Amino acid sequence: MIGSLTLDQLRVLVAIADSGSFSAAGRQLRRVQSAISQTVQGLEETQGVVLFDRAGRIPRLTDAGRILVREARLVLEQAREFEAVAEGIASGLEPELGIALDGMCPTPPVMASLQRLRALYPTLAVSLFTEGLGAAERRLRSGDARLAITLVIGQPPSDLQALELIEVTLVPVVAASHPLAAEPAPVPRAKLREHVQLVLTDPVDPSGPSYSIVSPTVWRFVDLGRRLDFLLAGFGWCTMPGHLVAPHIASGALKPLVLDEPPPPALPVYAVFERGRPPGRAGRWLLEDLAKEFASA
Amino acid sequence: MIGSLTLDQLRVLVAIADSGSFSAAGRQLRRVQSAISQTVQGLEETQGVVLFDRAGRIPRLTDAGRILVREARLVLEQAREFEAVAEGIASGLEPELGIALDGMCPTPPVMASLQRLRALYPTLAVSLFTEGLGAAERRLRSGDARLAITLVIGQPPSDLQALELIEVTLVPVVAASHPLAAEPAPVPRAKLREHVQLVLTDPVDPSGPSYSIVSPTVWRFVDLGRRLDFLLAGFGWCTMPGHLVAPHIASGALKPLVLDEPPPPALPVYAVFERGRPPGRAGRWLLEDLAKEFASA
DNA sequence: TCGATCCATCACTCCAGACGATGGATCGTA
DNA sequence: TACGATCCATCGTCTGGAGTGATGGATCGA
Repeated sequence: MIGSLTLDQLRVLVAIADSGSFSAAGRQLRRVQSAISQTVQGLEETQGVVLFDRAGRIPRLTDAGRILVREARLVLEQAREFEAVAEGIASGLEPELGIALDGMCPTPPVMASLQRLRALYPTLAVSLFTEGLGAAERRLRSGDARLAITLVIGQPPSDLQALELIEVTLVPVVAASHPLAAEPAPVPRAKLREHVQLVLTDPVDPSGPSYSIVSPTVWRFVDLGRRLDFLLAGFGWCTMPGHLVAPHIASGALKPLVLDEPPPPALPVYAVFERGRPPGRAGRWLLEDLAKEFASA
Repeated sequence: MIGSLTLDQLRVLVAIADSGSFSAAGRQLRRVQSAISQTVQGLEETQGVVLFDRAGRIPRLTDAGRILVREARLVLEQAREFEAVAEGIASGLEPELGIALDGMCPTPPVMASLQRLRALYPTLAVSLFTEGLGAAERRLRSGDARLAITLVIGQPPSDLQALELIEVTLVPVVAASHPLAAEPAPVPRAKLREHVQLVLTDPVDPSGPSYSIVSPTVWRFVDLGRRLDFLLAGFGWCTMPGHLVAPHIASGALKPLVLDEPPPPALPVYAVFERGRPPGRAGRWLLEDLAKEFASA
């Protein structure tokens, strides 16, 4: 009764529905008609449902049969999905591709590439991790992700292979309502130090390195988006990736600060993977496509 | 290779994943361990994928195995759905319930009842037909619907069983921008006749009966919503179910017309089914619940 | 009326799959 | 270190379920 259902029974059922008769289904499935007949009887018996009306020469689906053919198609579709995933893996595709994406990276080109990845490998299971500072590299080392797309400060560690995708310029900004916004053009470093600086910090290792801290009073944030909220509310100043604040600068909500010193160097965005655990076929394809996508962006 | 997949293989696979070992899965499925072993080997062979890492004493799922267990659960869930639907039908539930809903009926109570129907009979396939004048009865007679909820003008035909749910009051209305809206309070019938009346008509039988036509110039509509658009735009006047125009009257977009004659009689909304083809268990439940719902509304 | 085609039934065959025994490997424990 | 308890793989055996092929009844079209 329960659990006695067979995929073969369902294949026979939809074959009959598609071909129009038991005999035709037999020909389609390369079985004799009596085998089809028996399978249907077995299905009807175990499920306790009459599927066909045998009054005429050709059996017609009953109402119940029509509904259950619909259900059967769903089951078979899901089964085909299973086989498709298995075939993908058998053909050398990685079973799943974990990607760690740093919040500071520009997302539109990544999304464009991922969309193409999805079209090319529809059965691939993708996990996307987008978290705060330091998380991308951690996901890589923990094995959650096979590929990371992240800002790298300084030299990438030697056990990681890094492919530069693009450079992100960092812009010091404040809210238009903040006192610094009213300061005349080249703002000296001493002026900056009078105000709170909003810095990002690694949630797991808060004592870890923090970069380009200027002000003596800092507020630390784990989440880029939350920091942006506080920035917009005028709590302090900070440096932000240009592409993230451009719309707010355009709308007048934020003001870029012109300093009396050379601007901070642009930071490279890398696609990174562990040397000992390179990505599989889909991951390698994504790497190439990301490089192309960012080059043309 | 293709199509050789078996539900039993999937059941074994998830049993191992759930119970933690081949032997435990064997106990769970009441089979000897070697049978489990063989089934797994068969699955791995036909799909060309290594599911378990046999290095240690108890096999660990590989990455591919973990993904495919996930897929297998989906297939089994769909298969259970098939069996649930079959069991519902076997226990006397109708395979599907077609409901024809007239556009003039108040929908909130119907939706409330349908929501409870869905909770009570989650596997029941429901088809909802909502169309224009005359369509509900036609769907009933064609067999598409087993149950109709519709306004009935005059006596219901004797081959249909009708259960009154509620009465709908009809209100003559015009757009506030329409000349009739400026007319002093009791509008005489003669005044009405000077303006276009927007009437509903049966799309299949346009020469069929039309009711309470007053004006010599009428515009005919098949669709209630479209007629409302033209009404709001000030193309003419018509009578509408009170519950449909109440918000527009409240907002001032429409104005009710006070006539110098008795208001048109309220029209009963019936739940209707064919005497020779009464609804099944779910349909009867819905009938009762609709009666209760409308009584309390 | 006849042939073609459809389905149900039945006897027969056959093989996939379950069983049970065996052996090697691993882990925990004494 | 040795022993018992599990775990899995492998193999020979056997059985039940599923496919085959023949037969017969029913229906449809020519």
